[in-house]
Amino acid sequence: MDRSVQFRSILVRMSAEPRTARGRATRERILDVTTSLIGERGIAGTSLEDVRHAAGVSKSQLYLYFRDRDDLLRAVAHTTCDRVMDAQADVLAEFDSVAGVARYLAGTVALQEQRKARGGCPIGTLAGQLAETDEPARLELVAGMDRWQAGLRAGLEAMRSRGELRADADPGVLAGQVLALIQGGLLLTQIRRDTAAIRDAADGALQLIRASLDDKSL
Amino acid sequence: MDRSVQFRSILVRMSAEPRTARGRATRERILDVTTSLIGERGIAGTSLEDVRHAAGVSKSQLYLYFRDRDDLLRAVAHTTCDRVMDAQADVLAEFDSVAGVARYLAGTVALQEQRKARGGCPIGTLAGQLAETDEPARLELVAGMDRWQAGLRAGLEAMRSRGELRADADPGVLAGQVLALIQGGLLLTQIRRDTAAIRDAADGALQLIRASLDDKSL
DNA sequence: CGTCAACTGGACCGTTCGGTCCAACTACAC
DNA sequence: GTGTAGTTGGACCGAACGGTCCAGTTGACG
Repeated sequence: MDRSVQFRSILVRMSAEPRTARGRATRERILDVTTSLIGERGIAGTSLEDVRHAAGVSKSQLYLYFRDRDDLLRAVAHTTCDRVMDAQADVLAEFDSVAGVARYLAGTVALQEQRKARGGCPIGTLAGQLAETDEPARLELVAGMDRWQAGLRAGLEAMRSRGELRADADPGVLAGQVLALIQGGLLLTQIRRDTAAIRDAADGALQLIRASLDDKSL
Repeated sequence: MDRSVQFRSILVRMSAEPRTARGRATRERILDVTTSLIGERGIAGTSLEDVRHAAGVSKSQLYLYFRDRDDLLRAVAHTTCDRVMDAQADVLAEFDSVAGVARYLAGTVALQEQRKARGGCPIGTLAGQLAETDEPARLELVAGMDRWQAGLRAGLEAMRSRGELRADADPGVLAGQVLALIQGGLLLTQIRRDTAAIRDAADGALQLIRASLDDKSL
């Protein structure tokens, strides 16, 4: 018998990938439910018992697919980033013209109005709960924010290469400012339960981009 | 014996104000230590046993001065807001000229560099942990943010009344945008452990204000 | 249709948590 | 000093938590 193969299988087992469609569905369901639960009640307000119950799953399944609670939390951080990026993928893809930028920002505002100013940005909310305590989770969230900012930047770069944005404008910095405005606006909207903040922040973002437009294209 | 007096004294007792200097010092110490602990490790990472130990205090004292854990948490939210506002009181008071605005923003950036990009904004960090679960705590944080925004707004209004800012500029909106940029910038700085975000956000804030300057005063 | 790995259910455990209770101590008024 | 309200220390409690374990079931495949 090949011992190294056996040993490797144990190592692989640690990250606990399910091997059947059924198992994969179970793992997915756990992750989905946990992400939603944490999005609503926060990490501290979500116990494994809550997860178990909501996912219709037994405890051993949790520990079959996730090493421990922290491992699950990190996966949730990843899933949360995926959800946020997926949800805005199509609008973000059009963030490459003044009209597209305006549409993107309007969409962000509309989403908050629809949510009645609750929840804020799921990534940002998780950040406050995990950034200082769980390094791997922090890195997941950074990756999410970086993808977001990269998406904004790509659109701005497209605008610059078409001459809509001035040549001396810095798409990276501008994207960071837009993202900061959105995050801050969402945070203020969330705690105030009032969408005025995100609306003003969106206006500010548009204004900053407008200020970098090439005068000739005005 | 007057029963109503006795009854009233019980009611007063519920909010548990200490009646001696010694007791007041103890309560203050508990609050101070808890605020610091939570600022470092987050709410979930701070148990009453941690507080008890760090404050050099026994359990019954905790429950003498605070009704329960939530009551302590709300007091911490209040104290956190006070700390943040006190720390920037003098710089914020000068947020009433272009030079003062620049100085204020530079101070915010400098503080993060000094902190090595850790912690973010204490109010914002608490918001992510409490906003959706503890309504009274949320209101404390809103009050803190409102004081902050009011401070920014007061400076901008002073600028407008002196004719530095255009008459059609909205100090309230502008203050909200500056605050959103700061909050978002601090959040990004915190999770990335890189002060570039708050620096870019500060630049953006200055730019937004500059865009509202009266042309004649340029 | 037998076999075995993959998967599931839930009893069980030690720890830690928030919270209660009461006996003892302190300081000040009379 | 003696009384009394204010304050302190810590033993104690039940509940809930994360985590372990194992016996039973399922399902894919030769």
